[in-house]
Amino acid sequence: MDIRDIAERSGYGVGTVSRVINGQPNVSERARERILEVMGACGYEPNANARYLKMRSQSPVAAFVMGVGNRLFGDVLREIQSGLAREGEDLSVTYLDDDATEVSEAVRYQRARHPKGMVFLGGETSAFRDGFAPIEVPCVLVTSSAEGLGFPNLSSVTIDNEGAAAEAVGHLWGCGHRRIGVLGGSLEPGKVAAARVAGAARALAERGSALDLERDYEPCDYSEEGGYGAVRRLLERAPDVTAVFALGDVIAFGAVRAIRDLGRSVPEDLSVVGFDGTALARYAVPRITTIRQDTVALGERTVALLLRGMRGEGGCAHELVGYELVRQESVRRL
Amino acid sequence: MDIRDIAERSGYGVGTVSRVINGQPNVSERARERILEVMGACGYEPNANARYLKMRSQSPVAAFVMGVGNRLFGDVLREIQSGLAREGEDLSVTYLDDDATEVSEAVRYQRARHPKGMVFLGGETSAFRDGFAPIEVPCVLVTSSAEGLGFPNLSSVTIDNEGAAAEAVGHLWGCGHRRIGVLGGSLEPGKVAAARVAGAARALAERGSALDLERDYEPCDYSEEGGYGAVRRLLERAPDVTAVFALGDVIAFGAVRAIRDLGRSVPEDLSVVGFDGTALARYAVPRITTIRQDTVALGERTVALLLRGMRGEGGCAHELVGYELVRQESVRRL
DNA sequence: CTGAAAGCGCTTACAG
DNA sequence: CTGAAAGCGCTTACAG
Repeated sequence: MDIRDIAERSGYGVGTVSRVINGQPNVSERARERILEVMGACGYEPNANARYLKMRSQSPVAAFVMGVGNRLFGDVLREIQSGLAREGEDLSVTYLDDDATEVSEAVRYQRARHPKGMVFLGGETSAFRDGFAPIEVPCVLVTSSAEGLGFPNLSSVTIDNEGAAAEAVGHLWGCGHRRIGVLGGSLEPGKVAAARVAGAARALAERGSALDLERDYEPCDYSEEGGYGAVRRLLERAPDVTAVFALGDVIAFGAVRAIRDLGRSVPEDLSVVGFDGTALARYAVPRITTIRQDTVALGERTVALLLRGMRGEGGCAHELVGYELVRQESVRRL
Repeated sequence: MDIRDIAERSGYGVGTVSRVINGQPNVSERARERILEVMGACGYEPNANARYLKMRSQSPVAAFVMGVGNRLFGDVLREIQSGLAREGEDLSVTYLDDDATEVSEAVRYQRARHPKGMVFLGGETSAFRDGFAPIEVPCVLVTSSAEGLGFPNLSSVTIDNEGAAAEAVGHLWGCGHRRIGVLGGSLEPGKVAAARVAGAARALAERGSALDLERDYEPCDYSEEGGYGAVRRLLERAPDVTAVFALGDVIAFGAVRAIRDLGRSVPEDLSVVGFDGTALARYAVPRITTIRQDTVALGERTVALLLRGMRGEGGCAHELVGYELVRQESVRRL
């Protein structure tokens, strides 16, 4: 069942059938109806490989997701997928290991598949600076900023990570905490953690204190296990912290578990703030105070910027979407 | 940069270059080396759309995942993706809404893309019975069984859901619980929940008791929110239950939260058992006793069965992989 | 072992 | 408004 069968059965040529498939003008109403009818009756679906081969070789939008366990990315992905679906665009998702380099994967993918566009969930700014040049299709980096990198086909959508982190730490300060530990990510410049740690440091500095990175910061990856180990290392080194700010809900969740295992409790003995605002924080015992990222806006803006690029409507943009400190049960007022 | 460029620069024909790309025999060692060298120097990557168009129109293996928030599926997906990668196969993931029908999506996808194979994470047996017939590529249903459906190209890999549920409920019984509620899923035949509820009923029956579906079972979807609402409805109707068996960790997690909000505690006032053995259960406060599904085996066997189908090595199979009751902190001995 | 040629199923100028 | 033809970048018999 291919386009020639449809042409034959409808009594038109393949060119006309193709125009109908693609909703192009210059087809009589009569022809359109007849062809649609035949296509429906045959359950015909055009061969995507052949289409993509001809249409300057484009396959569907590709999304690259760093890590599989991140609930935030799952939430955003759902938005992106449904937004794209409304425009008739498919989305093909590829998960990357934490140690895979998103950009070189994308370069390889572009050469082999020529996607219409690409989306990166959780990429690292510095990797883009170094490796993005060969990429020509419209791209959007989500949850990190690509501002200042100067690639005309790379947009980004993120919250103000530094501001959000500053607000989280400011909240702890306002509750009387003076010695605050920070958990998670890595300080390599260009990683999103760097912006958040900078925000934490700024919040302390503005209040006449300072973040002692050597002592009060403990990196780890974005997983329960990461948070579990990190808070233990931190507390061993800095037993006087009264609060920890985890750079992800999943880290906070692991940290709460570890604190309990140390025979201490949250928030009575130690306060915890997370980041992301996922269901994990909302349903944990205790509910975790966190920075909620607006996942709906993150997804919507990503789709809008991507479509703009795919339609050649020019220019990239770097947008900020909202966040909100959600006060729950894991912070104690001292 | 296409295959003709490589042919020209290496001094061979496109046929020979193609044979090198595909690792076929009948190429001299000299030609192979030279062509590989040129390809490397040019950073050439064959156009996947053109390849797939020729090779009986096959695009990469497609995975359909029901819902985005399911950690179990994320864990299995990671295994499948890395197993496939070892064989040089890509994986393209599509998330489906809970209300989307996996099989009709797959039928449409097959017609448009002609994937080499398809994997379903969390599909529903009855949907396959009714709609799978048009599908011709090798497929594997994961976490549900397709045994007895009689499709020669549909394998399945799952744990013994009924047995696992029986063991979970048996454990509660052994701890002295007599009135046990069951939370989650839907009883429509062919859904995985039906097998688990059947296991729960069997466990009670074997002990001279019975599961009163009307009173002691409360369906909900696989989410924290689902579990949160379901346990409240259950407790209102059956305030004398001393334990609940949730058909997913995420449901158990939501239920624990709801129980706390009702001013009761786990496991002192109410015991909870989950299902899946995800990080959620492992790090929750309290840690949730659960049935751990062997996600590594689930992924490995899926890849093995899929490759067997893709290589035409005949036959489908329906395999069971292991599970294990993980006793943690959410069950109290009465 | 190698190359020239046909063809996978489409889209898109180009004529009409 | 419509059709015939070229061509997207590959693979695969078929000759040699």
